[in-house]
Amino acid sequence: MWDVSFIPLRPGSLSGPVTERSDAARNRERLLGAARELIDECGADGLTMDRLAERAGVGKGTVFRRFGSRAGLMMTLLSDAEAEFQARFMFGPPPLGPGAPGLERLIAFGSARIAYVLEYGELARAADESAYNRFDVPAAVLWHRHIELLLREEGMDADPRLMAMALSATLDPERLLHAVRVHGIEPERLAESWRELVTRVVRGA
Amino acid sequence: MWDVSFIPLRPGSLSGPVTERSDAARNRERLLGAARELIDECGADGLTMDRLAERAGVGKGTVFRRFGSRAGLMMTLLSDAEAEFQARFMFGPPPLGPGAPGLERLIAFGSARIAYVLEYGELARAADESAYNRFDVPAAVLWHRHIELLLREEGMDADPRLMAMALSATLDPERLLHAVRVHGIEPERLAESWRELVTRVVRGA
DNA sequence: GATCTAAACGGACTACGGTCCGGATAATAT
DNA sequence: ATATTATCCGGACCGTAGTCCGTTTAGATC
Repeated sequence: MWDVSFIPLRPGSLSGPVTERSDAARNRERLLGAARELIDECGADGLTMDRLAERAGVGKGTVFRRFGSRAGLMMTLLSDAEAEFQARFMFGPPPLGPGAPGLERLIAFGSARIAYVLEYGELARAADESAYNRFDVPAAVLWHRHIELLLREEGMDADPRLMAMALSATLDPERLLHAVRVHGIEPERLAESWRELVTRVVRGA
Repeated sequence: MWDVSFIPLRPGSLSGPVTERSDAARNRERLLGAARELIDECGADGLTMDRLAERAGVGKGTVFRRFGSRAGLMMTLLSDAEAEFQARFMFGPPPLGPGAPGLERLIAFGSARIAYVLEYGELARAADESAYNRFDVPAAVLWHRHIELLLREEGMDADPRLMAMALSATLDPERLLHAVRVHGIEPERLAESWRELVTRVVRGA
């Protein structure tokens, strides 16, 4: 269902039948194209499922069969950027990727995440609007685990899982966007504050 | 509009005309009663504005004129508990209220807030479902300022406002409820983790 | 008590996300 | 080519939050 995961799923890799009917594939491409157009024109919040269906020239049912929900559509639209981000912090060069000390990687992770949210913020927020299990989406679980891993690496003695949860909360797209857009806080100050936060949390260990 | 604030507003104290028409007052009471009934019967998520209007025997427009939105209704329903909570951490006995060191008050604040969320969780979540300005509601601003104040009192040298924002994020009702209800984490562990977190943040100053 | 007016009322209406199912069609077997 | 079938398609339909505006009424004035 969710096209955002550790490594992006191509149709047929895991879910469902190995082949996709040609009309289905054609409609998926049409829908993704139309969605990008609409977001360019009206912003992510201006994209409604009805307008998307109309623009793509398909029925509304088709939209939902393809993406499951509005949030699912947004996740699909994010999946490329998301996969790239994941690759950077898991396999890329230090300090974000492996090779640097845990604390430095944590600091870099926060900065990168803040930049990511500021770039894809509207989409990320729309993708999070799912009622429940917003925190159990594969990508969110992966960030959480990553933070937890780095905390353990730094010898965190308090419950690393809950500490990672607390730190994750700080990077919530909705909060970050709100701080920047409503309160006019500069992104660099957010990154700086994150640095202070994780440094204290780790040092206190 | 919002009935949740520092000290609860009684009709006529600030907003609008000093007196409320008798039919308006009668309908407000009817609506609040019906809302509590419905929540008892169906849970907060089972309360819809249509059913509420029907149960209270008023038109739907009346519901929205009175409370502005579903979230506004939920806030009104929470306002008593909220006012009591506010009174406790601002004027009550230590360690939650004034008289204890900042760090102890911070720790107590987290515990109290966690208990509060677990008790009124559904309502709190429903009250937060407002699209925007969820973080600028008077009650949220007050918690934020309170945390910021305590951080300053402890000599926080990094930006106290942003640190308070980060700590607030940790206490978000949706996250706390999710941790408890979905992942089965015991509330005591949440409080313990909060204690670790704020201790490190303050000590690192 | 009659009059007046600002406030409140009610419910039809819109926009939206999401569901459902009878009909169409692409792939496959014959 | 034809038949079969699993999959897909479309758009009518539903429940919900929120808006609008013509009508009613409480309460003040005379």
